[in-house]
Amino acid sequence: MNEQHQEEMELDKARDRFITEIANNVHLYDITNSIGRLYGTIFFAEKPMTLDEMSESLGMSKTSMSTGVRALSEANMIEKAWEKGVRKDLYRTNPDWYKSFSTVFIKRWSQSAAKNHQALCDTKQKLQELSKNADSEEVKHKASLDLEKLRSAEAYYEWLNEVISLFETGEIFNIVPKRNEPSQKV
Amino acid sequence: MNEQHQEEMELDKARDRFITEIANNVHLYDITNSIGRLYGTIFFAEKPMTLDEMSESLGMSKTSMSTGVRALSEANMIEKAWEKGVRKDLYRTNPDWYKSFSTVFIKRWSQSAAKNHQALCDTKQKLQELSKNADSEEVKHKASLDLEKLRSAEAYYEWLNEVISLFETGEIFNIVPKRNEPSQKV
DNA sequence: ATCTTTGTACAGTTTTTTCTGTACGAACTT
DNA sequence: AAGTTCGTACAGAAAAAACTGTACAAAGAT
Repeated sequence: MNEQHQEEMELDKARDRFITEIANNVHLYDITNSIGRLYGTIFFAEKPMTLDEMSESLGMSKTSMSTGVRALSEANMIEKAWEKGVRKDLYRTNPDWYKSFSTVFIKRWSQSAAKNHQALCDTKQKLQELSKNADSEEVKHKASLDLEKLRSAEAYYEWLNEVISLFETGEIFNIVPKRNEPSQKV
Repeated sequence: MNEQHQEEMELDKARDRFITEIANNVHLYDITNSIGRLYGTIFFAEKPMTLDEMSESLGMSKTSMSTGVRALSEANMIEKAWEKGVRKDLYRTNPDWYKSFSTVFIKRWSQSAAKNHQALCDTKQKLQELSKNADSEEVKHKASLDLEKLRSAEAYYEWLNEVISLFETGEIFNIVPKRNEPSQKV
C-alpha cells in the first residue's frame, strides 16, 4: 500500500514537471500561468474533464475554470468532447500541437503585423501629405525625416508578413516537414 | 502662426497613430504598453534622447524611463548614442528592425522551446522508469498512457526547434529574403 | 408545471504589476 | 577638497489583473 501510494506520487511529480514548464511558458500565447496549469492537467487526465473536476483538481473556483476553458478554446488548445448521457461539458486537449500552438502563433503575429502595418500606412500617408503641402518649412522637414525612418520599418513588415504567410499557407511544412513520430532514439 | 501650430499638431497626430499601435502590440516582446510608447517616441525623435527628455515628453518619472530604457536595451530595440561633450546618456532606436525585433522573437521562443523540451525529456524518463518498474499495475498503465501522449508533443517540439533554428542561423533570409528597400509602389 | 443541475455574468476582493519619490553612489566640475 | 549632475535601488502608492462568491438564465429531469 505504502509503496503504491509512493508510486502514485512519483507519477504526479513526473507530470508536474512538465505541467509547470508549460505553465511558465504559455504566456507567449497570452495564456495565464494558472490556466497553463489547467491545460497541463487536462492534458494528462485519463478522460475528458468537467468544470467541476478541474475546479477540484486545481483547487480553483469553477468560475475561473469556465473562463480558463474559454481562453484555451479560443487558442484552439482544447476542444469539447461528447459522451453519451453526460450532461456536463467535457473538455480534452487538442492532440495536434502543430495546429493548436501554431494556430495561436499565427493569429497573434499576423494580427499584430497587420495592425502595425496598417498604422504605418496611415502615418505614411499623412506624412506624405504634410511633407508636400505644409506651409511650415520645419514641419515639411520633420515629415520627410519621419518618412525616411518608416522606410526600413516598412521593409521589415513586408518581410514579416511573408514569413507569417509561410505558416498560414502551410508552406513551412515543405521547408521543415512535420514529424508524425519523433525520432526513436533516447 | 496659427496654421503652423495646426500643422505641428497634425504631425504629432500622424506620429501618434503609429506609436499607439506599436505600444499595443509590443507586449509580444514582453514590453509594456507605456514602454512601447517610449520606444515610439524615441523612434520619431529628431535626435537621440536623454532620460530627462523622455520623462518630459511622456510625462512619466525619470525612474520609469531608466527601467524602460533598460528593458528596451535588453530587447535590442534601442542603443546608446554618443555625442561629444554630452554627459547624459543618449539613446536612439536600433534602425535594423530585422535584428532588433527578430532577435527578441528568437530569444523568447527558443528559450521557451528548449525549456519545454527539457521538461518533456525529464518527464518522459521518469515515466519510462515507472512504466517498467512500478509495482502497481495501475501506475504502470497510467505511465504508458502518458508516454503515448508525449509522443506527439515531442514531435512538435522537434519541429519547432528546427523552425527556430531557421531564424537563428539566418537561413530564413534565404527563404524569405530581406528587403533593404520596400517596394516603391504606393 | 416545479425542481435540479450546469455554466457564466458581474461585483467585489485579493494578488500582482506598474509607477513614483526619496535617497544615495558614481562621476564630473571647480 | 566640496559641490553638482546623473542614473538607479528601493520602498511605498496607484493601477491593473486574476480570482472568488453570489446570483441567475438555460436546459434537463420529474
